Amino acid sequence: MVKYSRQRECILKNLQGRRDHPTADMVYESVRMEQPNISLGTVYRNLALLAENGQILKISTGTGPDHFDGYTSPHVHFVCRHCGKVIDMEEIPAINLIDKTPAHFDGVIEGYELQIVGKCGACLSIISQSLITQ
Amino acid sequence: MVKYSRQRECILKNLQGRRDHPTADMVYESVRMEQPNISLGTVYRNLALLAENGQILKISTGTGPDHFDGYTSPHVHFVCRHCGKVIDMEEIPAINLIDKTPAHFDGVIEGYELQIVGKCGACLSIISQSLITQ
DNA sequence: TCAATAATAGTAATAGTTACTAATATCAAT
DNA sequence: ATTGATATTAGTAACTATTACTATTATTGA
Repeated sequence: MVKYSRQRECILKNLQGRRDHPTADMVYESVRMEQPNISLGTVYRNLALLAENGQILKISTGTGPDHFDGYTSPHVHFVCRHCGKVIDMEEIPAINLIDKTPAHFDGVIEGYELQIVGKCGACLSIISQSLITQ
Repeated sequence: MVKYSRQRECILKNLQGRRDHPTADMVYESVRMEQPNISLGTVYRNLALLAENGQILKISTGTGPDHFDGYTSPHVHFVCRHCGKVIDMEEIPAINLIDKTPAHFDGVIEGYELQIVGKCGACLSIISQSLITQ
C-alpha cells in the first residue's frame, strides 16, 4: 500500500515542471530548494517508484548516471555518447512495434526504448579542441 | 597507436565465438581459462576499445552491469527489466532512421539503439512465486 | 638489438546507487 | 481527535560496477 508523501509529490512536480532530463543528483539539488532536509536516498527511491508506475521515464544512457523525464508522451531521445546528455528529438516519430512482436517468446514484452546516439555540439567542440592541442 | 596484444585478441575471439551477451565479469571468467593471469581491468579496457572500434557491441540495460555482443550485424535486443538479461530478437527488423534525422541539429548522429523491454520467462516465474507466498 | 611507447597485472580509488535503521508521517478504524 | 498499523523518511553505511594508477612487460619500427 502506497502512502502519500510530501517529498514524492515535490519530486514529481519538479520533473513535470521542466523539459530537460535531470539526473537523480540534479533533481535532489533542485528539490532541496523547497525541501531542504530531503535526502538523496529518498530521491532515488521515489524516482524508481515513479518510473515503475509510469509517471516518469528513466533513461539509462550507458554514459554516466541515469536521467529522468517527467514528460511521458511517446518521443525519442538523443543521447551523447561522450557526455551522456539527453536531448528530445520530437522530429522523429515514435514507432509501433506491437504488431511486430514475435508469436513465440518466453516472457512478456512491455515496450521498447529507442535512442538516437552520437555526439552533442558541446562535446564536438571539446573534441576538436583537444585534437588541435595534440 | 594501437599495438597488438594477446589478451585483446583472446577477448575478441571469445565474444565472436558465442551468441549470448556476457557481462565484463563473465568475459573475464571465460577468458581466464586460456589466459589465467589476465586482470579484470584489462578486460574492461579492451571491451571499451573494441566497442569504440565497432568490433563488438556494448549493451547498457539500465539493470545491472553492461553486456557485450560479438555479433555486430544489425539486430534488435530484448532486455529483461527485472534481471537485465539480453536476448536476441531477430524476428524484429532493424529500422532505418538515416533519412529521418532532423536537418538542423547541433551535434552528429552516429546511429541508434533499439531495445525491446519487458520481463523474461525466468523472472516471470520468480515474480509469480513471490506473489503466491505473500 | 635497441629505444620508444603501448599494454599489462595488480591494486587502489571512484561514481552511482542501494540497503539499513531508528524516528516520523500517513491513514483507516475507532 | 486518538490510536495503532505500517509506509516513508533522513542520515549513513555498504555495495557494485567501473576506472585510474603504477611499476613491469610486450610490441614494434628503426
